Amino acid sequence: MNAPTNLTKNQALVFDALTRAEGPMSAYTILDKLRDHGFRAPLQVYRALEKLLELGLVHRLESLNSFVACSHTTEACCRHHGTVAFAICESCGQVSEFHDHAIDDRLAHFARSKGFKAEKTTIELRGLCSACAG
Amino acid sequence: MNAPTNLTKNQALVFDALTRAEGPMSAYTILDKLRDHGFRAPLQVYRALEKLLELGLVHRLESLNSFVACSHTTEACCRHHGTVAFAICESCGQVSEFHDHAIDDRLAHFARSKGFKAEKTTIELRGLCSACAG
DNA sequence: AATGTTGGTGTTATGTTATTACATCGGTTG
DNA sequence: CAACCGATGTAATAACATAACACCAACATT
Ligand SMILES: [Zn+2]
Ligand SMILES: [Zn+2]
Ligand SMILES: [Zn+2]
Ligand SMILES: [Zn+2]
Repeated sequence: MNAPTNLTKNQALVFDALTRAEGPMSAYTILDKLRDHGFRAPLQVYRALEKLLELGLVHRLESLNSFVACSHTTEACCRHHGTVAFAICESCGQVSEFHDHAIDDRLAHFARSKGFKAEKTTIELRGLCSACAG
Repeated sequence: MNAPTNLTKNQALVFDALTRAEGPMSAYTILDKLRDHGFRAPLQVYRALEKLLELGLVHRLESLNSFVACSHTTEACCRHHGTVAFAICESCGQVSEFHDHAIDDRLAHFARSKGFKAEKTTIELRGLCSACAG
């Protein structure tokens, strides 16, 4: 996902920090990285993250209480951003983002069968990446 | 999942509290419920939860920082407890636990294709249950 | 019996993550 | 101008989780 031009200064700073980082970062880690740029309080980070999450530029990893820049590109198989899954390496911290239509279908099927209206779906695999598993 | 007999007192108290509750509870909510039974500190709850999670009697909901008693029964379609998914109602707090072999297969397929060794999988749907969606 | 080991417990303190409350500032609109 | 809206700055606090240390009971080894 490309960085849009209509971000505010704080939003752009947080987005840049996440984009530069090789892995996920907690809000407080982001705060520390941005102290030199004038950040003083957690709320500055959380407010920027809230907007970036809305825009789909950033994802929250629930199982880590951390955030990653979206790795989607316009060349991806589809622009649909409804359900994204993450594979998180416990050893090196690397995160790979993917999506799978078959999983989407199964979850939609479950929701329909139960009358459940899903607003947000979290799918996270914790384990070892190929490099770390050996 | 039936309550085994080999739980310690604290583990049994936490398990009972979760079983009685109609929805998920945070560790601190559990602590408050068990003050009358002698609980004084968060660690008493977290240590019991750690064991109950190991035993598969309790699940952690990552997107809520909360815990629920497992709703599996021996009559369920399978005893396999590898991957469980949750549908969580934002309105009434009700949680329904389910599993889906097709999803398991797709995730296993992804993992194999990437050489990723998954240790734990989190699948959580946030939304509105049929009763609350109207 | 004495010893060592293991696993659970109790307590205090601390670390980490997230939000509430309130004041301010700048641009837009009527 | 005045009203409004979105973003910002700051301090304080709430909510979630773990570290460190001491104690004890159960059990195995000697
Ligand atoms: Zn993405
Ligand atoms: Zn790795
Ligand atoms: Zn279960
Ligand atoms: Zn509901």
